[in-house]
Amino acid sequence: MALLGLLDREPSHGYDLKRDYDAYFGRGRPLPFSQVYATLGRLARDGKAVIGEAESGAGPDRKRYTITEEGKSEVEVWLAEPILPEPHFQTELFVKVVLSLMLGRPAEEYLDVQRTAHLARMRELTDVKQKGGVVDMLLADHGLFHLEADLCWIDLTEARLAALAEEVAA
Amino acid sequence: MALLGLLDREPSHGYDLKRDYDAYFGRGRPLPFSQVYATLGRLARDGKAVIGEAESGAGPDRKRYTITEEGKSEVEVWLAEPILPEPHFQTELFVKVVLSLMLGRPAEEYLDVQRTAHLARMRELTDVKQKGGVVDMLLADHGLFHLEADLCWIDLTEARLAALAEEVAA
DNA sequence: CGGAACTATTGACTATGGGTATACCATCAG
DNA sequence: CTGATGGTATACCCATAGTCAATAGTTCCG
Repeated sequence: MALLGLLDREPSHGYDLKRDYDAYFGRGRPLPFSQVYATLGRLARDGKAVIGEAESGAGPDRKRYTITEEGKSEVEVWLAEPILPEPHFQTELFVKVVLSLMLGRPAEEYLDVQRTAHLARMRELTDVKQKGGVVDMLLADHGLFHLEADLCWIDLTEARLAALAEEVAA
Repeated sequence: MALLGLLDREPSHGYDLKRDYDAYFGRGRPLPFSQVYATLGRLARDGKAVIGEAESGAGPDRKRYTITEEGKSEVEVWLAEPILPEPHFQTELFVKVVLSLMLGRPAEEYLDVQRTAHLARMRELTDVKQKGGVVDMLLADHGLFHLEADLCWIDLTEARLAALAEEVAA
């Protein structure tokens, strides 16, 4: 959807889309080219975009991808809809705690280690916030809020370890 | 890793592992059998588990899977290590906001819709908390903390929309 | 002129997720 | 006896994620 959204700005080449994606959304996780073209191929297959003829200008051949009406309305709908808020009810943190208890490992130690790791990451994000623009700041804050949420949960879980141990022992 | 962890309790059949996984970690997302057996196959392939002979007792044949020493130490390491805290620096929320701005859609409205959806989900989770055991409570609280984190971020982002719009317009 | 580095796309391959269908046996309700 | 339900496992199938390498023209530097 992010690629389709970028394509909704104007017809573009795969190469440019990848650049823009990386610039705005990649943040240390650039898309591989192969994935970009694979995705564009799927979008075309599904009628969300059309692939233009190969244009041989200056440089190697390039193809211009254009969003279709169907694609546009899909973006429209996607932007109007909220994301599904936390429907999963699952978390690796929780799995580790429960397995620690089941296997007789010290779950409390694990939680302490995790707290330390979170605090370290929070310091990193705080640094990033200092020297970036608005984008970096917002992303860092998102991370910080969620790390703080995890810290709260870790404290709560530590307080309830005994009760939890009882429930998973059964 | 969750399956391998469950297998670390005692040698078991795929069927039982699936049941236990669903009971403890599935929470409305039961694993398909095909995935369980595929995963066990991979674990065996990678030397983390061994597949016993087919035992034909009462009922259809069943195979007992046993964790290996290598598997055990992998679980050990995994349990001792903290999870990577928020390394991604990416979020669908952010993508939607940025694309809204790029495409000239009302990003503020989107944020409002999202806030409403989050609040609704928070009420659901609060309900779940009331009537479940410790497990449900902890999972619900995890969700609640993170939803609250998102709400904070939504407010912050709304306050910075103008600055963000400027940065992504360039 | 030779070689980086950039623009631009494709192909082949692996892994994982998830669905459907099927087999086979047992038990219990009717 | 028949058929439904539950236990147990496998075989296919398809889609997406992700990796790596190949190809091929361009520009620019020394």
